[in-house]
Amino acid sequence: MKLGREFYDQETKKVAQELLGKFLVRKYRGEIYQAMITETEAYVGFDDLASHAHRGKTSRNQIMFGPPCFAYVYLIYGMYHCLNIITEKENFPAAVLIRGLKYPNCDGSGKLCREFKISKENCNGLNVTGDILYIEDRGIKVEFEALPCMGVSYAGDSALWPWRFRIKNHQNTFNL
DNA sequence: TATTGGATCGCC
DNA sequence: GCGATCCAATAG
Repeated sequence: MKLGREFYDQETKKVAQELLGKFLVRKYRGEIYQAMITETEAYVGFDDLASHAHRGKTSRNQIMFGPPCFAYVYLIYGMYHCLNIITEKENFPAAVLIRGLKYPNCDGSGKLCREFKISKENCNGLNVTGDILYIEDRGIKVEFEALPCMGVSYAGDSALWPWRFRIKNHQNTFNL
């Protein structure tokens, strides 16, 4: 069953944990791509130095300040896109980054966007309770572990907060 | 207006 | 370890 807005309108770390074992579904040009989510990461509020939104609203991150269940997709390093789902209430910036899927070449946030044809141009601002990009609960229960964040050493203490979540014993690219 | 460096990845 | 490659966010 498709996850509705109320699922995303909860504390971000809880959403990040509960997304593990759910299925990301993407429809694009007559094809359907779907796979289980294996790794996520939470970005929450103004105190999280790793978050794009910690300094306040800008043209890029404004969607993080909007209501839950919308997609925030941005270009990183000039070549990859990253998919986030907005969580919590309007005007509080928070999101969950999808970092890994159980699918070929989807062990990484940039790689899964490439495989699932997700880009800033075609997915930023989409409602993820719609028919193009959404997440389903198919009744799979998983155990997870919490890990430090990745690629955000500039963020000081925030980089050490264990806000990254992964299905237990699942082998992804990043094995801390 | 100019400069810098990034929520990444793949190859050295 | 480092380059690719674009653009958002700062500084001037």
